[in-house]
Amino acid sequence: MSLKHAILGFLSFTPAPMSGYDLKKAFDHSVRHFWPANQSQIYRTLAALTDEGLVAVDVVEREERLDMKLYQITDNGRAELHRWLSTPLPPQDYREPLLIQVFFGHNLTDTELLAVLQHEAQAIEERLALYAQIYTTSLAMFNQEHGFDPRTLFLRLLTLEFGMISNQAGLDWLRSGIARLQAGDYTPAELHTLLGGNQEDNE
Amino acid sequence: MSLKHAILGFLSFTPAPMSGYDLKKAFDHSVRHFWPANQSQIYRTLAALTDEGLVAVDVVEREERLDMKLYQITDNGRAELHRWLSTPLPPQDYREPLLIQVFFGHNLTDTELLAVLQHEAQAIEERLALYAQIYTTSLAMFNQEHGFDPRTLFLRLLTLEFGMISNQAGLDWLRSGIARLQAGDYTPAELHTLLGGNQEDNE
DNA sequence: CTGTCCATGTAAGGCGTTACATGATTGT
DNA sequence: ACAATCATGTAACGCCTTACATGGACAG
Repeated sequence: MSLKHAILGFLSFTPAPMSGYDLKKAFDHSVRHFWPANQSQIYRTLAALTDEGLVAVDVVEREERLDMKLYQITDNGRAELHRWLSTPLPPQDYREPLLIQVFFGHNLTDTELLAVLQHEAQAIEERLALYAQIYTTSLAMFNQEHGFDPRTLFLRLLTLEFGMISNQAGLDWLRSGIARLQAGDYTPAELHTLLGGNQEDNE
Repeated sequence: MSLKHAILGFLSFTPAPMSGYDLKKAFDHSVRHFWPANQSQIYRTLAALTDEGLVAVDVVEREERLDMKLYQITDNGRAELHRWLSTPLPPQDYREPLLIQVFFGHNLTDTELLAVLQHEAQAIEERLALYAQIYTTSLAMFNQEHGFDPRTLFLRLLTLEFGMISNQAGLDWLRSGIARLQAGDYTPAELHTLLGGNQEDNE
């Protein structure tokens, strides 16, 4: 369950305790592109983490308004975070609804199929433009704010690189599929054009 | 909900009615790489589709053993399938637990991080080898079994192409990240190396 | 005679979503 | 005067997973 560990990750990074509200903002400002989290989920997970002793709460009472709860990571929490971060993940399941549409696309005309594919291509282009913008502004931000550990920065930018590389691959695929559909060219691609340039020893 | 439509897709493809068991096999033999479905889920979804009038059941009673239920798509089902297939998808949420590990990887030593990344790289290599194998055997199968619509074949192979292209992109990313970590080279990548060669008009 | 295939389902739980509800403070 | 921000949560539902349960037919 990655949400738990992402929360622990945020709490491990800042010395200041955070509220559920703070955490929601932290998610939305950084990892939302690969791990969106909504508000109610965060609150429920914080309760679970507290039960497990991985975080500690400090309840700030405020007359008239709801109490504010500030969370800090515990030693157990740090240990659990480290354990999870250093453990390879079990094989993941991927679900790509677009591929279902393509797989059963024989039910559609070329026009209908192309509309779906072009819509998706446009969505990816917009996402890529957004990532590129975030990338450059992050770079600029970190360049002027020195004292930031370069390795930590590197790792964070690496996650953005993944977003760009994999979306670019998806876009290349879409453009190639669109072109072949338009040309009515149904000859299958050659394997070596699909498996990229960098491999030497794929036994 | 893509599972519903994938089931409708299978039922629309074969004239013969299918049981839940048949459908489970159909999933496992074709779309499991981008839409795994387990048995209980299929049975429940078939019940829901029946309630909605999108499929029709034919109950085959067998003394002593559980009844066998054979499903066929209805006209309403076909219409709903066509509607869904030709409608662009709403924006999807992506969740990549590996990126959480990388994002909070400052908590790990190089050795620990590299172990995680290399494990993932190996898993992807295996997946790519599997896809390549499926690709060549599918090609061979369809080459000898003629009378198969080339456009339908093209679309099915296209889903496999996606699997190969996107996994190859992930692998390239991993290898590059691993190399830079090993070299202690934390300089950020240039944007234009991330956004691929085919684009001309990314405004 | 043991296991795999055929063929059906139920039960319980995890993770996530949307919608609803409250109420003070700050900005336009 | 109105909206956004700060800050908390509950309720209900949807999708998926794992584990459990049944039982005939057939192959090694």
